[in-house]
Parts: sequence; structure tokens; C-alpha cells
Amino acid sequence: MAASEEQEARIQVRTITDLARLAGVSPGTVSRALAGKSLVNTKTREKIEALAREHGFRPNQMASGLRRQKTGVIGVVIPLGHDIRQQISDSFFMTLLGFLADELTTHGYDLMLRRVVPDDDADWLDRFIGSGMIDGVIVIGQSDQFDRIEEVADGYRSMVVWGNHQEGQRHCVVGTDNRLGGRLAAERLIAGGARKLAFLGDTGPMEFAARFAGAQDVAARMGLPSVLPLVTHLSPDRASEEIAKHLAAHFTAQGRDIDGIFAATDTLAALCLTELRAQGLAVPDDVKLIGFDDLPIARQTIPPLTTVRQDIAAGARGLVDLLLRRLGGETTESLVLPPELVVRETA
Amino acid sequence: MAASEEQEARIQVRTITDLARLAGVSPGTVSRALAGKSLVNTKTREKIEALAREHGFRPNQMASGLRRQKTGVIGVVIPLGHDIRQQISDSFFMTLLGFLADELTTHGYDLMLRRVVPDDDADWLDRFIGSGMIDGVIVIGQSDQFDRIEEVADGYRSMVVWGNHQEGQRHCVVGTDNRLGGRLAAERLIAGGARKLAFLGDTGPMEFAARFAGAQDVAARMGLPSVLPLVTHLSPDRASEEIAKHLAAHFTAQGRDIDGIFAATDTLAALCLTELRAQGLAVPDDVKLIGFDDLPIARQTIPPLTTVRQDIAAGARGLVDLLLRRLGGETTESLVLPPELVVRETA
DNA sequence: ATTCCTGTTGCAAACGTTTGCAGGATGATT
DNA sequence: AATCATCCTGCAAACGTTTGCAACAGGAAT
Repeated sequence: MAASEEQEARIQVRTITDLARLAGVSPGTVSRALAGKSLVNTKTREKIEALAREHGFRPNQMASGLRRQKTGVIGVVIPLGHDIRQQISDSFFMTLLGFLADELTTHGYDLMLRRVVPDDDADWLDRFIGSGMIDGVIVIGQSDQFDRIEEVADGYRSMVVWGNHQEGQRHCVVGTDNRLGGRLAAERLIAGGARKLAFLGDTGPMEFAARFAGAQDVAARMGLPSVLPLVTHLSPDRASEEIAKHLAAHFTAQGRDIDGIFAATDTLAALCLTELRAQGLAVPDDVKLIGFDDLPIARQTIPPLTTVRQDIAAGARGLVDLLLRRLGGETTESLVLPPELVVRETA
Repeated sequence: MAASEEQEARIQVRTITDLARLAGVSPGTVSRALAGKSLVNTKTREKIEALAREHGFRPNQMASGLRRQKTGVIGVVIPLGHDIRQQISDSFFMTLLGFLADELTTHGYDLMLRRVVPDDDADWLDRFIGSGMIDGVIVIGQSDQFDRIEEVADGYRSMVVWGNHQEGQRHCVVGTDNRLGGRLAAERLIAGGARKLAFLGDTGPMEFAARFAGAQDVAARMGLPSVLPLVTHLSPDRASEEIAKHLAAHFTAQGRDIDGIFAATDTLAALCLTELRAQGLAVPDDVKLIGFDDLPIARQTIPPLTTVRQDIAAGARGLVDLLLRRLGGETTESLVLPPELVVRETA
């Protein structure tokens, strides 16, 4: 008796069938017991649960997923546009990803992360969706793939995108009102006395384009010259020297073209601050500077950075909430979050 | 004819069987064709591939995974110890994660991310491994789970861990030589004239304990008083005030207990720098300060931070390389990476 | 004794792929 | 014409779960 029990314990129990044999019931019953269905006798269930615990048995998720046609996994995809190296280390996206992981876990979903380079692989989104591995997908950042995403959205409901909202778009998006954010920034710069504004960053990506446009709105409304775009890459290594060049070009012995800079992200703003200091320009006295995101770094620069805050946690909650509702069959509207001006000392 | 073709195109082709019907062959042949096996006639293959492209067909990964007993997915798990809120936004882990995503993608694997709170769920690692969803697992950070990881390693080969290496441990680990890093830091502080050293951070996690121990080694060898631990949480919000308190306690009107601070991470070092400045202490003249990691922020503080560099990209490469070799059946040794002192202006 | 619940279980067919094996062509060699 | 090797393809059995349906036991109601 003891011998046979020992032998039983030694037996590898990998499948529900193994466990069923041990418990002296059919596989179906084990499945129902483990799933907590009410149709199974309490004593049987307890016995099965005990055996499962004892042998450390876990049902195979692949098989379960195949049979039930759902996986309990949400795909999170980061499309990398032109500026490959940047995005992955981008603090903003990474922070968002962290919150997403939290939020999905809370709702019992796993997270499958995929980075794609759309240029190399036109099929990036379909491939992910069609793989059968995920119940739904969250796209982080529209990059330059707005049209592709729109197309896919027409035939696939279980998708939510982080990004910028455009009038009449068909895919469900969650994001900050970037244009309003741009307006807030420009207004603050101007209120501080700035008249010659510049926008630092890449105006290609939609979010940034909207921030730029917001600043333009204000400049136009106030009758100021239009905002000067200072184009840079986003990766810190390349951006530094690009910023230095821009500054050298616009702050010369003959004069200063710029007295207010709106940076597309806090990361760029921080770099810009360093460069301004290196070129002997005082912030905010000579130039006013304002960032975007309110990442932790904004509090640590010297002087601390005035910036436009995005509520990343709320964004993550929104993304997950909307996606789950879509999985449940609801039709959902996009969610536009309000930006908030955080006044510190650079503007 | 045209009508029937149109009808064909409209038909949803979800399964390999659908495609087989369209192509007029058996499912087996389609499977082989799509897998690129040599046993299938070139013309047949081309026809099948064309049809697959046309209908946007992708084989179901769940079914494939189930049948082949491998999924093409690597699990990445971040165990969160005491300090929950911190880790997920921790720049270091996030950067590592980014590189891991790159590296795994390059090798044709997908990445399944899971955050766990071991305190709530003693079973965290077995559950992930036993789910059948992943071919192998990378654990980012040992947290306080060293023993649990050791146990699991005895029965499961497809695991590699980022963390600290200990003499005689059984699990395969990749990580920086933290103790050596600690020594480098302390030596630099002392070479600059510091005699009363402090370690800023949590000495609980193994990596940090090793850094602390390294600093101790040097202090002892030089006959200096032992290194004073200044315990803080790692999340920026809590850490700031904790640091302020520590500083207030050790830099009083009566005198200064400390003239060299070794911070467990750059993030803490940057916060510390801010607090030192707030309390009117000059770096490096009054106090020398040195960080760990060489995150981007280290270059942007004022003055820029002297720190001990970890090669994160190499770490990610090592993790993936070792894991894949283990999947292939090899037995692998742990990989200990050398830290590198980066001298800037704070020490 | 018969009928009819109610609660619990077993049976077997899915889910969509992959793959060992056998078999059918085709052409080359005897 | 017979034999054989070479290619290619089809058949059917897996992979491990879930779940509709049928069946069975036991008890209550007729």
C-alpha cells in the first residue's frame, strides 16, 4: 500500500488524463473539477484538487486555448518607425508598458510583447492578430502606420491603440489630447514673455505633429511668427549633437532667433537644457523651455523642468478597459485624456 | 468562372484544411508546403504559397504549438519583492527588457511578459513554466527568491536568470560582477580623498548586497571605518524624502559623518545629488558621489555622475544565447560580466 | 411498481496542426 | 516487361483540453 502510493507520487502527471487515472475518474470530470464548474460533486472535486496540488499539475494552456478558442493572452505591439533604436528605450513607452502589465495581470491576462519594424514587414499587424496566440491586441504608438491600422480595424474588433485621435478615424484610440497640450505649452511660454517660439523634435509621428500644431495654433492666434521646427532624432546619443547644432545656428553673436523652446518630450528637453547650459544660455532668463510627459527626469533637472503632464497610469487603465469591453462585444468610443501643465522653473 | 473565383476569394480561409480544399490537395501537403519542407513539389508549393498570401492565411500557432510541443515563446518574468511599485518603472530592468525583446525577436522567438508578486503567490515560477505556453523562461532579478529559483532549477533546465552569481549555485545566471563593481566604486571614492563612506540603497536584494560587500572589502582593506548603510526604498517618490532624512542626520552643524556616497543605482544617485544640492553641499568637494548602472540620466545630471557601468546589451545577449543553448540541450555555465568605472565629475 | 426528477459522471467529438507511414506516379535500369 | 529507386502526396493518428449529450444512480412522487 505504502509502496504503491510512493510509486503513484513518483509518476509524472502531466496531463489531465494522468490525473484522471489517479483519481479514478474520467478526464472530463477532472477538467470540470479544475475549472470549478458546479456540475461536479464536492467530494470528487476536493479529491481532484488535492491530487493536482500534490503533483503540481497545471493544465496545458495551449491545448486549452486551442479547444476554447481563446488564450488569455493580450498582444502588445510596438511598431518602430524610422527611429528604431530610440523607441524601445523610450522612457514613456516603457513606463506605459509597465502599467499595462500591471493592469492586464489584474484582469487575469498575460502579455505578449512584440516589437516590429513595419518597414521590413508590411504584414506586421495581421501576422500578430492571425497567429491565434492572442485574444486581442494593444498597439503602442501609431508611428507612421496610421493607415495600416485603420485598414485592420475595419475587419478586426479586438484592438485598441495608444496614440493621437483624429476626427473620424475608425480605430479605437486612447491618448492624450496632444494638440491641447501643445497649446498649453505655447501659452505658458508666451505668458512668460517669449515671442519667438521653436519646437524641438521630430514632427513626423502623429502625436508630435499634433503637439506642434497646438503650438502653432497659439502663435497664430497671438499674431506671432510661426513656430520654428528644430528637427532631431529621439535617441539621446544622436539628439545631443543635433540639438547643439540647432542652438549654435540660432543663437549667434548677431542675435537670437528663439526665446522659447517647446520640446516634444522631457527627454529631449533635458538634453536641450544641458546644451543650453553648455552654450552659456540661462534658463528661463534667456530662453524659456518646456517639455512633455512629466517623466521622473523632469523633476531632477536643474532647474526643474516645466512640462505638460500625461497621465500614463490612466492611459494604461483606459487601454485595458476599452479592450476588454471590446472583447465582450461592446462598441467603444476613443478615449482622449486631458494633458496638464506642470509649472516648475524652466518656463 | 469569374463568379466562382470571386466566391472563392470571399470564402474565409482560416484553417489549413480550408486552404487545402482551395488548392485541391490534402491538409498535410499544405502544412509541409508552408513549413518549407523539401518533400513537396515546387509547383505545388508555389501554388499553395500564392493562395495563402492571397487569402492572408496564417497557421494557428496554438494548434501548431500543441502538436509540436513547442511554442516559440520565451517567458520573461519579473519577480517583485518588497518594493513593488519601484521595479516595474525601474529604468534598468526596462532597458534590459527592451534589449531582450530585440534579441529574442532576432532569434525568432516571441516574448511573454509576466510580473509576479512572490509573496502573494508562492507558486509563481512553477505556474509559469508548467503552463505549456513557453519553451523557456528568463527571470529578471532574483529579488528575494534565490532559494525558490534554486529548487526549480534542479528540475527544469530551460531557465536563465539575471542576477548575482554566488559560489556553487545551481541555476544559470547572467549578471555583472557586483562585488567587483562595489570595489571599483569604493576605490575611486577613496582615491579622491573620501574616508567616511556610506552606501545608499536597499541592501536586501542580492545584487545590492554584493555591491555593498564590495565597498566593505575595500574599506576594510584600507583600514577605514566600515561603510555606513543608508537604507532607502527604490521608488523615486519615497526615496527622495528618505535620502533627505539621512543627509540631515549625517550632515549636522556638529560635523559630517560622511564624505563619500556610493549609491546602489544611478536613479538613487541622481536623487541624492538633488538633495545634496538642496542642503547646500557641494559635489564633489564636500561629498563625493558615485552611482551604478550608467543609465542615460548619469550623463545629464549636474555635475555629470561618475558611475559603474553595466553592459545591458551584452547582458541581454548573454541571457538569450545561454537560454537557447540550454533549449538545445547544452549545459551552460553562468556568465559574469565585468563592470566598468565611468569617471565623470562627481567622484 | 412505475415515472420522473436531480445531480453527477462518462463518452466521444471537437479545436487546427504536424508527421510517420504507406502508396501512387514517373522514369530509369535491367 | 519487370524491377527498382525517386518523388510526391494522402491518410490518419496524434498533441491535451473542453463540452454537448447520453446515461446512470438514487430518491421522490405518483
